[in-house]
Amino acid sequence: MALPTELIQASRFGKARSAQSTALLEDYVELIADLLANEGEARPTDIARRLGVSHATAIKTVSRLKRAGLATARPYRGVFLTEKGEALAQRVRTRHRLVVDVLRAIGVPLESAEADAEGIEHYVSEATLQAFSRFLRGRA
Amino acid sequence: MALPTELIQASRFGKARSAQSTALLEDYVELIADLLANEGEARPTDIARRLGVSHATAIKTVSRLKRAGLATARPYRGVFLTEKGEALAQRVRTRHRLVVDVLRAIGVPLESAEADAEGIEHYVSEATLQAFSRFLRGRA
DNA sequence: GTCAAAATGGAGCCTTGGCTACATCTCTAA
DNA sequence: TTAGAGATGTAGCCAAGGCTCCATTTTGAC
Ligand SMILES: [Mn+2]
Ligand SMILES: [Mn+2]
Ligand SMILES: [Mn+2]
Ligand SMILES: [Mn+2]
Repeated sequence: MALPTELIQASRFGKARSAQSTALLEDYVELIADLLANEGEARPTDIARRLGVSHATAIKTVSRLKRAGLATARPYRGVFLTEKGEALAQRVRTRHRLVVDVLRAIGVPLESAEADAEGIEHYVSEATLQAFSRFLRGRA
Repeated sequence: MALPTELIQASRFGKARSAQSTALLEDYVELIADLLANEGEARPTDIARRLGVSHATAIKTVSRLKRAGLATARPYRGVFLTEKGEALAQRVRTRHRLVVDVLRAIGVPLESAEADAEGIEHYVSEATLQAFSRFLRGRA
């Protein structure tokens, strides 16, 4: 006996909602890791400028990162990632690249691939990531 | 001269934020169209059950659809789509199928493809959709 | 060294999208 | 015909994620 249609569908929507709720945190840790690596520090103003939001919004979200145990901040000295934050950043960065590479391999123009990946990346499950890897290996 | 890095990146994040803000409306019109076609009517309770949210949440979002000119509702008689709503539903349905088909073609298992597509679909640009079509035609 | 500009932080507002609790309407089965 | 069940709608709560405005701290130019 198959699961009722509405339960299957509700579970799919539920997964998408839960992915959406972590999407912003993922973007922040990825960006902070990038700034730390490339600029040596991650200041709220830089984070805000890269994201295209006000500095007040960036500061508020950073405090959500702190609550979530992903980051720390020393006042007027920038934002840092905890071990947990670093680990998440690493995973997110890898996933981001994989999504872009698959889009490119399918024939999506570079800038579209980069822009769309910024949203798509947050909704790609483990099983899908594995399929993406196999797909890219298969055409290497 | 290239655009500064932060402006390019800010524009990508901005696009993702704007896509996110319409994602829920897209899911609702797609689902309402589906219910109207398959069940003859779209009641708030059915919408809520399919989405996995409370009926109060569904009713509130339907009123956002009304404000956006996508739907109408007769109290105790269900929800209907405006022309604009129908048009959006059509586009969304087509896009949803295309995303699932591409994921399947790449080797993503069926249920993962369906679940991930529920989120991914909202972040796929026109250029990417066209690339998806070409990709599928090329391997037909 | 001073002081103005820039960065930082916080308060307070709005919308969205969840929820529960409760009131009212509709419809069906007895 | 009517009671009760189920559907619908309203009110009010919360967190997230935007924003502007303002106060304070730091930094850099002179
Ligand atoms: Mn992203
Ligand atoms: Mn990313
Ligand atoms: Mn969807
Ligand atoms: Mn869909």
